[in-house]
Amino acid sequence: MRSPPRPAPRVPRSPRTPKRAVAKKEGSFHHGDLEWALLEAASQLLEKEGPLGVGLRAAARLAGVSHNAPYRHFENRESILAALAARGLTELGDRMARAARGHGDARQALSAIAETYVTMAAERPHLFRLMFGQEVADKERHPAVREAGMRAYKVLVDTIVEGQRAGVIRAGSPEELALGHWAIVHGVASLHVDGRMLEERARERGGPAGLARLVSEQIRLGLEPRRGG
Amino acid sequence: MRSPPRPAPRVPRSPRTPKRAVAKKEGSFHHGDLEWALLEAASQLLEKEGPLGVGLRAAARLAGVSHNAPYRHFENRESILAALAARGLTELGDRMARAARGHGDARQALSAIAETYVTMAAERPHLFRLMFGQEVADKERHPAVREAGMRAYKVLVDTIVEGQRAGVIRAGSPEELALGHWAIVHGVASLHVDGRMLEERARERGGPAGLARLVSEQIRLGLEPRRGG
DNA sequence: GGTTGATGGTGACAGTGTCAACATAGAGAC
DNA sequence: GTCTCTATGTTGACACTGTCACCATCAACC
Repeated sequence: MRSPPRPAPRVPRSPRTPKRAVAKKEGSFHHGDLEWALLEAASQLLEKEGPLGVGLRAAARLAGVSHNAPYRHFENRESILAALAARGLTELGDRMARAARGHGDARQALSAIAETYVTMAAERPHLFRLMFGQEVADKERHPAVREAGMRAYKVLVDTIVEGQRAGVIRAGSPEELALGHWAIVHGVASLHVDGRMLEERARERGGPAGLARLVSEQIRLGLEPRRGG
Repeated sequence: MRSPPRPAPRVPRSPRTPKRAVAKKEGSFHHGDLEWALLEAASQLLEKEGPLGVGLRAAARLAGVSHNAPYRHFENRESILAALAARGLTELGDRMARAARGHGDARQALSAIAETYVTMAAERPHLFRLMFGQEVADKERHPAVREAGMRAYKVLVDTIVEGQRAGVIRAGSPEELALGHWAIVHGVASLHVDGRMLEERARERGGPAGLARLVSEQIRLGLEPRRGG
C-alpha cells in the first residue's frame, strides 16, 4: 500500500485572492499564492527571454521557492505555458471587445479590432506566438486555451452579425466572413511578429497598427455589400 | 600565447558532393560529409518531434559521431536551426516559382502560389514555423535565411508586375500589393498551422488548399483593376 | 617526410525536466 | 486543546542538453 507519489494537482483556480506577492516572504513555509506567483514569474521570463526562457526551475527561483514546488500547481512545463497562453487569449478577447464597443459602425469596429489585435501581437510577440503556436502542442489537453480562443473569435463574429443587421456588411455566413477577416489580421500580425521582413515597411506606414489599417483597407472591398445581394 | 580554442567554423558550403550517407561508415575517422548528414538528421528530428527535438547531440547521435563533432560545422544550436530555416525558405521559393510558371494569367499564378504556400505549410508545419519564427532569433546573424526569404518574396512581386503589365492586376506599388497578398496567404497558412481553431472549417472546404482559395477569392476583389485607374 | 590545419573525440560543467521520498503547516474532527 | 489528514513545499537524484577546453587523427602541401 504505497502512497500515490504525486496526487495530480487540482488547479484550484484560486478562489480567494490573497497575498499577490511574487516572492515568498522570508522564513514562512507556505507561499500564499504560489500558482499566481509562478505565472507572473513565467510571464516575466517569457517577455524577457522568449518561450525557451520559461522554465519551471527558473520560475521557481523567481518566486523564491524550491525547484520542485511548481509541480504542485502545474503538471509539467507545457502546462505552465498553456496557462500563459490562456491568459493571453483572455486578455486579447477582452481588448477586442473593448475596442469594438463605442463604434456605431461595425466596419469601424472591425478596424478597431484589427488594430487591437496587431498592436497586442507587436507589444508582446512572445506571448502572441505562445497563444497560437505549437509550444503547447496538444491544446485538447488544455481546454482553457481553446475556450479563451473561441471567446475572442466570437467577438469578431458578433461584430460582423451586427454589421449585417445594420446593412453595412454584405450577407453571407458570418463565421465565414469572420474567418477571412481573422486570417488577414492574423496574417499581418504573424508577419510582423515572425520576421523582420516587413519591419521597414511597417515603420514607413506608422507602425503595426498602420500596417493593419493598410491591409484591412484592402480587404474591406471584399466585405462591402454587393450590388443586388 | 594560447591557441584559439575553436576556430569559428568556416561553413564551406560543401563544394564537392561526396558520400551523402547520414551515418558515418564504421571504423573511419572522418565522416565524409558531416555537415550534410547533420542537416538531414536535424530535418528528421524537426519533422518528428518539433523544434524542441532538434538538438546538436541528438543530431550527432543520428549521424553516428560524437556529441561535439557538430561544433565543427555549426557555431551553436541556433545555427543549425537557421540552416534548416534557410533550406526551407529556398524550397518554398522554388516551389512558388514552379507553381507560377505555366499560368498565362497572373491571377491564376497568384492563386497557384497561394496554394503552394499553404500546402507546404500544412505539409511541414514545424519547418514552416522555423522559417518565420523566433527560434532563430536574430536573423541578421544568419544572412542565408534572410536572402532565401527575399528570393521567395520576389517571386510574388514579379508575378504581380507581370499581371500589371497584362492589365489584369490594378496599378499601384507591386511591393505593396505583394505585401497584402503575402499577408493574407501567410495568415491562412499561419492560422492553419498555428491552431486547430480552424481545422474543422478547413476540412469542410477541401483542406488547406481549398481554404487558401476561399480567402484568396475574397481578397481578389481588392486586387482587381479599378474603373478608371 | 614532416608540418599544419581541418576534422572528430573525450571529459567536464552548469542548467533543465521530472521522479521519489520526506517535511511542514493549516484545517477540521474529536 | 489535541489528532489526523491533506495540501503544499523541500531535498536528492537521474538523464538529458548546450557549451567549453583539450586531445587525437587524418589529409594535403612544402
